[in-house]
Amino acid sequence: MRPTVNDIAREAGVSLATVDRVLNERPGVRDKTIRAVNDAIAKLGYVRDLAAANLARSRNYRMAVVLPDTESQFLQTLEAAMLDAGRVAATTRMEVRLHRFPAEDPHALATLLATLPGRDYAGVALMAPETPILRDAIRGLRVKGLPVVALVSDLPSTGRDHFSGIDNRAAGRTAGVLMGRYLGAGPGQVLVIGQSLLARDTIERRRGFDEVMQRDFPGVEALQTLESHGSSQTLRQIVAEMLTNAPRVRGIYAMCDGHRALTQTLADMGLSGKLTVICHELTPHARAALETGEISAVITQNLGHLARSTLRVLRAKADRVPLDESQEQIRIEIVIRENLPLAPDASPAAAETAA
Amino acid sequence: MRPTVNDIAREAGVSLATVDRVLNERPGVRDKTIRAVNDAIAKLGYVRDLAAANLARSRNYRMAVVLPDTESQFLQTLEAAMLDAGRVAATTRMEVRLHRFPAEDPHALATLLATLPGRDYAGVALMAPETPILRDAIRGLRVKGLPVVALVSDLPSTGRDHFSGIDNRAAGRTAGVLMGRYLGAGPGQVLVIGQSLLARDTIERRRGFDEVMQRDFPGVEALQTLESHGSSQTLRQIVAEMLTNAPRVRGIYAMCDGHRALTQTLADMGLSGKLTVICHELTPHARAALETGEISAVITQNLGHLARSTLRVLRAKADRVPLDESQEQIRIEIVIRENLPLAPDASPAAAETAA
DNA sequence: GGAAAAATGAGGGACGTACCTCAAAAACGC
DNA sequence: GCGTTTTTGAGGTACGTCCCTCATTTTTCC
Repeated sequence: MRPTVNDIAREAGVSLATVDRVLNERPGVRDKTIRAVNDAIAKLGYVRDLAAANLARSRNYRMAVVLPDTESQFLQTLEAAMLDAGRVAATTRMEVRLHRFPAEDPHALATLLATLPGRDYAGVALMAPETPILRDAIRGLRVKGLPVVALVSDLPSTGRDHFSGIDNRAAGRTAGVLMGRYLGAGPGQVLVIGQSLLARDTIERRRGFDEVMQRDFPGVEALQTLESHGSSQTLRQIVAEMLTNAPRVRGIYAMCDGHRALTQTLADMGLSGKLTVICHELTPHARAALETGEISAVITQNLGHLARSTLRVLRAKADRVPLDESQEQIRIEIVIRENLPLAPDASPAAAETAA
Repeated sequence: MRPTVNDIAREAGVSLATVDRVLNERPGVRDKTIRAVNDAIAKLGYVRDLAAANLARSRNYRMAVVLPDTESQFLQTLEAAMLDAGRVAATTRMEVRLHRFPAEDPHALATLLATLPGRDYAGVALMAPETPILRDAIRGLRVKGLPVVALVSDLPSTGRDHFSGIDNRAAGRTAGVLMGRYLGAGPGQVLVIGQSLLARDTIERRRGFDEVMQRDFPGVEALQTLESHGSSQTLRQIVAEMLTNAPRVRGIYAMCDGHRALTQTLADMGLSGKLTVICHELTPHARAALETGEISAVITQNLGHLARSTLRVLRAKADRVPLDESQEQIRIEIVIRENLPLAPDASPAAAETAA
């Protein structure tokens, strides 16, 4: 049916060994012979059976997934999605190992990364803030031949091989349009909440949001970003304070995780469903809040896709094979109550008994 | 490293042949032995190497994709996406063959389907209207062991194995919410356009749309569905007529393809960008119209995902293996100018040279 | 307890590729 | 044209699984 290396050898009038040398770019073949083999390949439309090749090579792909040890629902979901994707990918000689690092300690992260090449890894996926130390650490990995994929928040200055995530500025713009439309014509103020102004994704979202608000909804005033610093305590305080003092606030844009504290605060103040609340990441709590109407819309990325895409990219990079870019682009999804997907983002693998 | 069938045999204290019998559900093994083997599998965390398995089986998966011969941009994009997914899947012993049938001839379709089992197919993906003849034809396929997946428009009464597509009622609800929000508080009328009231997807979208409009936006009146019957000529006429006679129309909900005729008509009447236009399917023209503001929002499904998912499902069904449901759920995507994905839905495969 | 039936073991060939060795052939340098 | 180097051929083993056959053991049933 499909041509094999044997067919090529016959077609090119050379031996199997020579075809093999050409295919795997081993030395000791004349240019003329190489050309003959390649012609035969082209003529027969040969496509190497990657599965068989990997089997013969007994190639294994052990991938490191490195995440901050912050305990947010988002990170939990991401971790679950990565492990889940790893479980499925296990049938194709892939193994996913998770590592956590102290969120505020770039040195610890660098130390961790430095140990990876010695541990038979084929690639690294990493979610971390961009620091100079990290830049060097990533360069070190790449020198040793380990592809590095930035997860969720991009690390453009580090020379990572790929970024798995959404265009956060566009995500901010999307949030802006929805906010403007939902608020309608009238004037008003919008509260903007972020975890920290150091994270690249937060900055970009804010920038995109402002772009749209200024351009399309000049009547709406977006207030200065309130920083929660990852503490729900802080979040509650600042939100409560702002809402008491600023009666013209009609909408809230939450650029980060921490929906529970936010909706709780609103509930405490009797404001549930009275404001337009737009936030990011479809965590279990966000799903629930969408259903009750406490949150109007969620801008999100499909973490299941993100995880699978990341593993595919790492594998392609490890094999030095070109990617199918269109498949690896993560969409900016808009979720409202009406198009809420049924199953959670990352569900337990259907069945491990690969029967 | 990773456990193999041999490790399991040793661990369970049985021979390789018995492990094989258990793994492949061949008869002639006592329950007790089966349990022993499964225990060993669980204990060692064995995961079958699918690549090796398929290699050994030298199983080929030839899949038929059957589409109506209507020439819409949507169908072109779908076709391209399916072929593209097939090209990528070729590395995993999959082959995709396309078939078209005359859209208005259910008998021709039935005849076509009847020929498939004789042609070494492993599965069928089908987009077609639901007719009694089709029901019998699909039953015939399934009797012969061919899994059938309904594409885009569901065929629940035919006993198809799976439906690849979105929940069209929820999609209609989503369109409704956006329309209501975009129109704002004031009263108004909405024009609703569909290709044909016979197609299941159109009916469901309309129902979902009405549900939301009546519940959440009682001030807005959704007019009766105008049917274009696939003719852009007709579409132009009815839209022009309606818009001239109904000055209170502030929005248009187009439940089907045919964006070009619609935006053209609006442009001719000097109404570009003055109405809220929401339609389905992110075709190249819809992308352009989103960018210029002629269309406000598009409800769509990612045809690349749809195609890949369909092939995965067909393969899983052919292998009688459970699916990862969460991966196969097609999202209802909301696309506005701000979250327009960069690349087209289906791009040519990056490179076939699986180097 | 003996015959029949069921369960299990042992072994081998196949799938398509990688990678190794050793020998043979061809090309090269002078 | 001889020796040297380079190129090519032939053949084997391995990867992990499937699937087949035939022999042997165990169980079942009367």
